[in-house]
Amino acid sequence: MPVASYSLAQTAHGPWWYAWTDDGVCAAAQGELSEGEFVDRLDVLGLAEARRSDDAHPPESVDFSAVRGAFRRKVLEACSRIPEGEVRTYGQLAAECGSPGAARAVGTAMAQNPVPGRVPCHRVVRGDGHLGQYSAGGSVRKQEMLIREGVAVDDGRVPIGSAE
DNA sequence: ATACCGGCTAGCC
DNA sequence: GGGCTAGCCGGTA
Repeated sequence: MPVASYSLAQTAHGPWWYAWTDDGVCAAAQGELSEGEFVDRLDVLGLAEARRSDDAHPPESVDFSAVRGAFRRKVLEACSRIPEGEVRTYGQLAAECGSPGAARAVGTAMAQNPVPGRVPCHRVVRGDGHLGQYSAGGSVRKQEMLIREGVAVDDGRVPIGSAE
């Protein structure tokens, strides 16, 4: 495991912690966390040698190598292609990855997302339009992020194709 | 192999 | 709409 750098970067959703290596961004967390808390997380990921970098920008690429399971990596990659201002359902993502019906498995893949924010798992919602869970800050934060991106969230719900 | 788990869904009140 | 239940699937112990 190479030495990682990390910084508190300004994003469209406010300050977020990012950690990266030459292989790409490998960890992220909301900026409300203290530096110590984020570094502790890096420790858990085996990035104990991470050092603070104040000027460097995190790379564009994302490192999914720590994600267990080919299906989960595939799902996260598909998720990263969801445009800002749009949403997909867990089921749609499952179908796109060749496993229609694996909506629940997609949910667990989202929960394994090493770089929330960068891989926009907040844009994945339930089939009935309810927002669903968000492990990187809860459904409340999920809603805030979607609204900030211009998604119409009404009464904790988002418009989905058929329904409305 | 086998049992259990989780950011889900579909069907039925 | 809400609440509940039983299926569902990939992954892990």
